[in-house]
Amino acid sequence: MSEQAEQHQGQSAGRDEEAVSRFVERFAAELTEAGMQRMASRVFAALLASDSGTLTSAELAEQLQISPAAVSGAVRYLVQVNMVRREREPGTRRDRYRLYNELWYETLGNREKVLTRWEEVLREGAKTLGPDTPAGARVAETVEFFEFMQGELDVLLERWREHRAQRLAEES
Amino acid sequence: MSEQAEQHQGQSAGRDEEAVSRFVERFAAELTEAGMQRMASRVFAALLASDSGTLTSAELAEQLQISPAAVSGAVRYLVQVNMVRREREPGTRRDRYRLYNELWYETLGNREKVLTRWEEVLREGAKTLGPDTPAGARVAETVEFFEFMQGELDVLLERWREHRAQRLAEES
DNA sequence: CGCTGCTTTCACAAATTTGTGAAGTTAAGA
DNA sequence: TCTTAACTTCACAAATTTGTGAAAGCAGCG
Repeated sequence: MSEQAEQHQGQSAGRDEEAVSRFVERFAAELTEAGMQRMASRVFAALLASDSGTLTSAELAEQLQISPAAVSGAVRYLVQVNMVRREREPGTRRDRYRLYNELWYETLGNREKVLTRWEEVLREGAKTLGPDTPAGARVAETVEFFEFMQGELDVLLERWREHRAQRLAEES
Repeated sequence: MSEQAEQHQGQSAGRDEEAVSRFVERFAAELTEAGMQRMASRVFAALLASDSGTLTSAELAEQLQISPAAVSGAVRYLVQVNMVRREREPGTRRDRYRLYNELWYETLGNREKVLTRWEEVLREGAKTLGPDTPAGARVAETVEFFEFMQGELDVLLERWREHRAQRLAEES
């Protein structure tokens, strides 16, 4: 791929696209192993490795060697789970897909919704098993653990932001 | 199923096995959605809902309506990821499978190994992208986030144990 | 208003994953 | 050592998931 084409995609000139691609695929594989759909993982990893944090459908299809249909499916999923958002490129009929949050990892905290659902199921289960049974007690304790975690995770994120702000201040 | 049979499985007499089964399946479905193999999820959920925290292969096969082969596969996985351990029942040729830790949710912290692998991949990626590029900076920051989290999660677990101990003390 | 090009949807084929039956292996007990 | 119960492995069939090409849908622009 020519440097001009790279510029076109908003990447640094002359970066080693082959090495970048290896990284994209390696990280995507990790995401996939963690339970994310394969194409969604690859699309997300590609966005993460792009300078602008944004790519068009065509660029994704070309870079990942997949059909527009596959891009569409992956993006639908990523938008739904709030990892990517869709932007219309003004003056064209082309969409751009962007990392939902530059601080994308904060999204991992959005697991909240998952945790909440788990809590509901477990709370109901504890009731079914009965608080006076070993199994019921075990499940009830699990619920408390999740409640505790839910609260603490927010605190933790706040601490991270401080930590990060401090680091940025030191740098300058 | 007769109460005698239930006793045989170490469950409370007279618990509503049908409702328990619904709970097992519901929670298993959550685990599956979160990326765990289906049979592994079901086996784990069944153990979680058992009073003794331990079941034999035959009991699992019967309760979940699956073949011994399926139990074997599920257990192999669960043992590997340290959620279940295998025990030989002395004086018989029957294995028992037990929740690895009564405080099973602590295992969620064992995600450490996963986080560490992610960190490696991302660190390498940051190098490839170059620290002076937006993409490289983004990935490098992700690495720092994981490093931070790794450390804080231990602290958090410790706080939970305190929290829990205190609650137990209040109860008595 | 209709053409044009980008995106999505749909039906299907390919690939992968899952669970089973049956054979194989291991170890307890006679 | 032999028998046999229990678990594991293996090869395969079934089910599910995945990605594609082709057609349909939409939105910009003339």
